[in-house]
Amino acid sequence: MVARRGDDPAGDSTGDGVVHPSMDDAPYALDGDLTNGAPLLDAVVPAARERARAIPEAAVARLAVYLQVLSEAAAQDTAVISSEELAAAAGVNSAKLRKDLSYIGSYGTRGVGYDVETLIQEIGRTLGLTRKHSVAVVGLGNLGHALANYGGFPGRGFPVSALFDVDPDLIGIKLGGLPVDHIDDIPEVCGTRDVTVGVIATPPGAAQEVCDRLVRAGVRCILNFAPVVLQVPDDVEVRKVDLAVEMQILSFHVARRADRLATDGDSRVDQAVGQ
Amino acid sequence: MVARRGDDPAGDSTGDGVVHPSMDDAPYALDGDLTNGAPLLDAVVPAARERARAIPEAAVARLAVYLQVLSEAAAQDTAVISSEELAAAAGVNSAKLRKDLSYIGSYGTRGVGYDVETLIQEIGRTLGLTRKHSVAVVGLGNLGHALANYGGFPGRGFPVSALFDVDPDLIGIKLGGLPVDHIDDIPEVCGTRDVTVGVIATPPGAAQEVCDRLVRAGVRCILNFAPVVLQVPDDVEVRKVDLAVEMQILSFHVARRADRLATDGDSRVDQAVGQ
DNA sequence: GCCTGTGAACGGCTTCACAGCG
DNA sequence: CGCTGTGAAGCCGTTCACAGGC
Repeated sequence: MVARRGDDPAGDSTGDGVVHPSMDDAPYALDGDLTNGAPLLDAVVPAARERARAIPEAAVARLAVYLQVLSEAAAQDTAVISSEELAAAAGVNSAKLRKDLSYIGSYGTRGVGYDVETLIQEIGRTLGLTRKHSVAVVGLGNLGHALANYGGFPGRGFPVSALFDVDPDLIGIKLGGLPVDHIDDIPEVCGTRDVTVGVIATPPGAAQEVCDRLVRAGVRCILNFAPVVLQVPDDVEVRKVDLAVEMQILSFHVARRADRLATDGDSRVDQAVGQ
Repeated sequence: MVARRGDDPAGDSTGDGVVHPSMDDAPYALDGDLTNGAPLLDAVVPAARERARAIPEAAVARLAVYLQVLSEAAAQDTAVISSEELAAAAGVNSAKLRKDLSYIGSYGTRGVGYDVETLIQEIGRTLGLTRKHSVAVVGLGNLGHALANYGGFPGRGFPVSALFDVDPDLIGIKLGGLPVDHIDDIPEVCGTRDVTVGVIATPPGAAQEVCDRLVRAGVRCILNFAPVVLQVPDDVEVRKVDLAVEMQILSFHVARRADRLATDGDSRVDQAVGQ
């Protein structure tokens, strides 16, 4: 779920994406097309990461899931996996999985399957996990505490390196080995620790203000847990995780299910969905 | 993000959301989202609540967001709001907003706008918020604690009415006024307290087991915070909120942005995306 | 005149089905 | 013969643009 000025949220979210989740605007072209004829690059640039050539947003979200499943597989010493197996474990159908993987290149072996380690490498590269991303958590209530204590987000590579709040009782103490700073220090601290991702876990009323500060400090990616739609410049990426929204979406499905049972007093069985 | 057997996540994430995302599926927003479980049917059925007539999953996620914004507006005594205003506040364009609202009926006044209270009512009805949903939280680590202490999820209507864990040190003590029960008691407790939504905040290794127990206890809606793809029967709705996935999606965008700057060594300014 | 509601056009994502290769 | 990789078809959601009321 990306929410940017004049655009859309959820997505889903997701699920989205959320999204949650999810699900929003234009795909991501390396561009370099349109404007110029474009046969160029590749050849010239060191084998120019031809990767990242227009991967649909929805596919990106799934790639992250595949990565998770592949890590599990690797932990169990599975060296090779077929599209069918991986798809089942990730909860998608195999055609979609193969299509998704094809966006990042051809790393499978026909008649055999995919090498787990290779896929992990390539998906990681595509998702930009080769660089480390410093994370700042702002707002240390219940949720903020939980996030801070994750101590380096699950799926390593996202070390939390700064904590902020306004509560004088919190400033200066350490949480998970990190000192808590006042949000007035966001510019300085974010600068010196090279923070690239901001996580907002403040009460709703403070979220926009905090967001503005982060943006002013140069943070261009924000994960927002506050139940507020943040207004940001076009070059800032926001993803929103909203528990109330998630619950309401579930609620909708409960209601729909109930309606169905009520109205379908007749024969027809729910043969819905099934890929 | 809806994930069901043989279907897709993110979501939004969401799509997300979720959700999603996306996020979805998903995504978180998270996910991405997406995945419309509602196929054809209806039609024949009497004239039955013609509402719930195939509302796109993505639209459902956004309706929840509109509801949030509308509540804020109501709190500030705004009685009427135009599609343009509401859209701006929700971060979508007005055409999409009007289309979304049209799915639930015609509650606006041409030349004027929408009555805030009426919209709140109708969206709430559509999302099934007229019924109360009892929530059970399983797994009381950092995140679970945070969720339990929310004490009735934000956006009222989702009272947490049961807590479960396996840690003997936790069983029996009270958190936010609720006693912690052992997960062996899930069937009984969920039954007597009429739990309709299960929230899984356990370590990844325990998630599937806990999920199976909830499902066996009759819970048909699950919000999963564990970084695992749950396998469930077709009639169970799962939404996944995965912090690692959200971070990785953000990471992808950071990387893409960096690539752009690197390859666009020339003139062309980033005029991308735009609402 | 203004703003809502909506059919139709558009575009992106998913699904299909098979060609291609090991 | 099996499984990947992918053009093409189909579907679904978004955007457009204007008809319809107030």
